[in-house]
Amino acid sequence: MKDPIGKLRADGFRLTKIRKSILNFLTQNRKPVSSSRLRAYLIKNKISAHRTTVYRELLFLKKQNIVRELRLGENSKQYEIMPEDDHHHIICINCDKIEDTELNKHLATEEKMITVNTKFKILT
Amino acid sequence: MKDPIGKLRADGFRLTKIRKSILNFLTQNRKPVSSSRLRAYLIKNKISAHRTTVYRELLFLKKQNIVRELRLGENSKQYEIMPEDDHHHIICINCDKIEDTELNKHLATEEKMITVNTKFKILT
DNA sequence: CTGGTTGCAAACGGTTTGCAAGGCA
DNA sequence: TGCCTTGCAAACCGTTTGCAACCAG
Repeated sequence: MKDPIGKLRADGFRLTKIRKSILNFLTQNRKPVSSSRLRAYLIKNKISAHRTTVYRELLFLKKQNIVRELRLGENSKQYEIMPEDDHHHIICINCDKIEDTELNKHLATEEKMITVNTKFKILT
Repeated sequence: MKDPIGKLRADGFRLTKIRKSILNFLTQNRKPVSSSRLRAYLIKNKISAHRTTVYRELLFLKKQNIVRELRLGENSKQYEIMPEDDHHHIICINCDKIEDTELNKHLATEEKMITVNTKFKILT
């Protein structure tokens, strides 16, 4: 997502302290985060936000196509800024640790063959 | 998993009607299923089992390394017989439809490079 | 001023737990 | 008979919803 702030302003939505902090965090930290982790970050930065508000804000940003929602083996949903490039994560299905990864040409090719017109998770 | 029934018997666990039906279903239908879908199958086959019992049974089979638990974008956990081969699924992250897939050599090789000593999900 | 945004309380849905009753080996 | 297994009720936990108060533009 290139310019979330601009998009929201253009569409007549407000830029509250909470919203700006959330966008700030998500554009910085590019790994998927849960609602509660995100809230923990806000609180640590002296931004008080109710649980419900964080949930609702993430839902809102998802509706605006600014973030996307993932379910990666954890009990809770996770969110990340909508990636523009086709970047990938690898997730350990034991400890759920997430890492970015550079994929080499072979996998990229393979993936194109599998992916017809939608995106897939590939699960071992 | 080769012989779940034999393993359980050897370990001194009981083979109740519910347990046998669940194992039967899971070894037949190799795609991941949720607890509630599994229970629906049992009921359709005249096997009455409480919700709690199905949850507990799946937990039990997981502890015995007979099934594994997955979280594939749905709200509920899903379970499948522990696969022996390195078979794969592709999951549409829009509709959550699951399909098996034969992977060609390139991806298999690539995967080995990424997978050091544990298994990974690869997420687009 | 005013409609988008927030906090609070309560509801919700999937899952887990405690405990007494049931049933395989 | 003994211990694994089951059902029921209630707790749990992440998430959602209704509603009144709040505040950015």
